[in-house]
Amino acid sequence: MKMTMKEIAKLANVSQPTVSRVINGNPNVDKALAKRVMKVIEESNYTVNRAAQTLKNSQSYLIGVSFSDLSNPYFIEVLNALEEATRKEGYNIIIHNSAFNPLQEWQNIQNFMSRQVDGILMIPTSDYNMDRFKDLNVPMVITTQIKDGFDSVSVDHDEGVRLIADHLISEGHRKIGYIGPPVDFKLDSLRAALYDNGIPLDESRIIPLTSNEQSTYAIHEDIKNFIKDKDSFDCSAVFCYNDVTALEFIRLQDELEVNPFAEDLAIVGFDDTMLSKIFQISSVHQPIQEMTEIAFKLLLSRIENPEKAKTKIELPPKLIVRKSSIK
Amino acid sequence: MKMTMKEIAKLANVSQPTVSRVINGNPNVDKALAKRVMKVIEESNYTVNRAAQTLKNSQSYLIGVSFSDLSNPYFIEVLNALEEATRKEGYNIIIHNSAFNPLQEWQNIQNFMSRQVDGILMIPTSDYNMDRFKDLNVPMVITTQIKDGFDSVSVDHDEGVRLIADHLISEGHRKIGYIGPPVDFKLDSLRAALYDNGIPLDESRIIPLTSNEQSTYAIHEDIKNFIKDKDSFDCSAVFCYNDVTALEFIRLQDELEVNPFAEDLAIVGFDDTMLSKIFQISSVHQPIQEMTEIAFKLLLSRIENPEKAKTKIELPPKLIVRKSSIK
DNA sequence: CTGAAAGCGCTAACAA
DNA sequence: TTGTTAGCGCTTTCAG
Repeated sequence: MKMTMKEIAKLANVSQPTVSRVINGNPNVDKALAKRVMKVIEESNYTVNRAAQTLKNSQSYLIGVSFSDLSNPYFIEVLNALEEATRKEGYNIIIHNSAFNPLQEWQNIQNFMSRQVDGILMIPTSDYNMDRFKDLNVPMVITTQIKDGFDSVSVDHDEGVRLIADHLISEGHRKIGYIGPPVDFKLDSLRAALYDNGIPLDESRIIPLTSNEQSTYAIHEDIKNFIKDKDSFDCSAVFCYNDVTALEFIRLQDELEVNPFAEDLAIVGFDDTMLSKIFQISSVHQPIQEMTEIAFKLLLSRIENPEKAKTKIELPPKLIVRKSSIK
Repeated sequence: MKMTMKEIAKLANVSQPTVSRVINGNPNVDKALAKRVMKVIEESNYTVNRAAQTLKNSQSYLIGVSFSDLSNPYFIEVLNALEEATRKEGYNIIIHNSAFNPLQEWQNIQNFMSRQVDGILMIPTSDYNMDRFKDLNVPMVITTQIKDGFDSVSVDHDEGVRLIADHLISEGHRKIGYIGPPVDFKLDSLRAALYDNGIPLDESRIIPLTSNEQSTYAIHEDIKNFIKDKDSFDCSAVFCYNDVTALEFIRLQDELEVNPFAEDLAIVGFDDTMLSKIFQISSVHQPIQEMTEIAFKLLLSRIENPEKAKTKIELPPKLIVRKSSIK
């Protein structure tokens, strides 16, 4: 049987608003009376009805979190950090996975709106919905990516890629390839970094991942398709745009009957997830906990002050060098 | 500016309850009028206020999901499947991580209650709160474990362990060890299975994980502590109670200066997560998607009919044999 | 077929 | 210090 303030009030012989005052720690309540009410509450397993509070206060203490993908272990670490950070501030998270589907993503946002969330933390699938996000009437912070015109928090991807380029070059590599989406910010960074070092990226060294559903299966297939009929691939090092890809690439090589890649191919990933730690893959570390907390705090400050100018925060990356890229 | 039915009503020149009827597809509304109202709604980015609905209907379409641990990739797969299953039925999930802390777990449950969740999906940290769970006034289904007196859905762990025992024995192993908590259902199963095969488990072959916080770091330390001063460990095969442990065990051996374990030690894990797939570790597969859907459906049926007798569902496990346990 | 009225559980302004 | 009253946005009788 679910208790309400009204029933507590009856049991304690006070009015219902008095119960409300006691629960909310209003100081203008007689001590003895407050104690009596508290006693009744404790004996009754009453919990406040947050739906009623939400309706009354137009504030839900609910944050909607939209993930682009819940199969990449990287996002799990984000979720883990987020659950803790929000809980400590009295917020709850309601989560959705868009699974790289922008239509799904938009529906999820609508759902968040109807749930009266106070704010949305967004890990976007793509730029597809960005315009719609602009005139949402609820605060939104984008994280793991930087987007113009939005509050956004991310590691500095460009700098991360430069760290990789510098590392590979200092290891003596000149023939550096890339595996990832053919249109991608990190690929642009790689191009720029290599160009700046006088060894422009050869477009033939790009192994494109074109499937939209970025399942590990799709990664496998995309790479296989690319190297089909090739019996050599002129690279001494490859940058994989994330750890999952790096790992799938390594696994694929074990399966290949004809392996067009160099025996001692250097491989670098991105995100420094448990995958790269376990597999000794060099990778760019992201300060996930810090990033998540900053994103959440930024969202809170935005909830308090919707008019503040948009903030972009880029955190410094760190390259963790492991066996996969040293001789 | 957040729209309400009242405002839609004014714009469409009807009463507010009529707007409600149109939105909820009540058939007793004049077609033309309904069309007019729909048009206004579409032009206005109105979304229904679920907090108000929850208050009015005493039903939130919210499911609380409590995880014992969000760092084990196994639970991520559960979460992924759950998000999809619940969304398709019009439910939202609000999640909490107990991080193996029963006190935190109980607080999380209280929080779920105040959020007016329709039901709770529970992955328990321990038996600590079970009594409290019994007289919760909201439906609860326990998953990934079977518990007496509760609706629960899980893979048949006992059968899974028997598959492992049979496999190892048929591979010729007689000296079989265990790594995991020293008080554990799977350990009991192993004892029974080996006993039934006439090769009782030697208690000296149990490497106990005793730290309560089951971080990978703790696993490392526990194993290290155990083998300290030992220069041999009389086992030809080891069953690790989950994949994370199996993997940590394998990694640890790489680090050891003195490795007391046999060169060709067979290793088997449990859960068949991405870790065992990637690392070619034999493991017991859990049909996570199926299990999750069944648990959720069971919860829904319990929400509809709270009086039904408790149901325990054990799904058949499947042993996936990989390189780690064959010669 | 449509509107008026009540009430879900809570908070806050006001009165006493 | 406490109680009375109103109202958040919605659904559901009940009249008309």
